[in-house]
Amino acid sequence: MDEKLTTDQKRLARMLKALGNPIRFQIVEYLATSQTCITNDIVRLLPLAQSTVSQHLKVLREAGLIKGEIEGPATCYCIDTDGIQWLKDQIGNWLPECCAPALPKALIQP
Amino acid sequence: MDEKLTTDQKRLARMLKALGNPIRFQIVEYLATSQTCITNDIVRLLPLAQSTVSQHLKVLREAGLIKGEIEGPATCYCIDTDGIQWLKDQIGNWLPECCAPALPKALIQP
DNA sequence: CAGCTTTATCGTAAAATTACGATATGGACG
DNA sequence: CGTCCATATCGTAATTTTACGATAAAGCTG
Repeated sequence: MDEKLTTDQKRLARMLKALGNPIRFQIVEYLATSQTCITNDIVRLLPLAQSTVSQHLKVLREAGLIKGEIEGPATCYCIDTDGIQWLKDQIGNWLPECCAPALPKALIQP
Repeated sequence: MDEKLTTDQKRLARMLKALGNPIRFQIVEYLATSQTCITNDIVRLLPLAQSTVSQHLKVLREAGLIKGEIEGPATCYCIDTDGIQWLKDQIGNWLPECCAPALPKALIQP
């Protein structure tokens, strides 16, 4: 217990913290559905100032949940597939002592 | 986007937020390994005041991640298996648009 | 080049979280 | 009953997070 968290655990906690904010959670969900990587649209859709949204995007970026790419005058954000996948794997194998991993639906009802 | 989060999404975000704090993350991991539900031990192992630990336990309890049961003069905390399982299921099926759920190890190498 | 659009960053105010000590409650035990 | 032990809660200080406006950078377009 007194031993520090591992690098992976710290990364995981960072991701969870980033997603724990409802606004950021919404942003990630939105980016996941709108395949096209929108950026200023997010600002328009949220009741927040542009600078605030930009900060949230930064948090998500630094947590490895989304990726930003400068595209002309704008910036194009999209889901960081690898990061999300890593998170899902981590949670899937988390606490095996107490909870077995759930079967993917596809395997339950092929 | 402007539509509010669903009840489930709010519950999920609440859990993620609770786990996003490294101290609370540690507590959950500790409770998962120490099958016996300890309570004051956590206080002794963490470099925090008893009242602070009690507060963290409250947050975890209200997020549905752990359960507390009064046992004589002490309180016995343990993992809320249902809650953790729910969380894992949610994350496992999260954002199916962008990431397929990972196969449990048991199915990859039976 | 000048003006427009889109973003990021900075400084700062407001709000929330985190931590502590003090205090109250309630069970065990002499 | 009085004392100890374990916990929860309250009030409050310190820290962090969240939000905003202002400003700067960088790329289009006329």
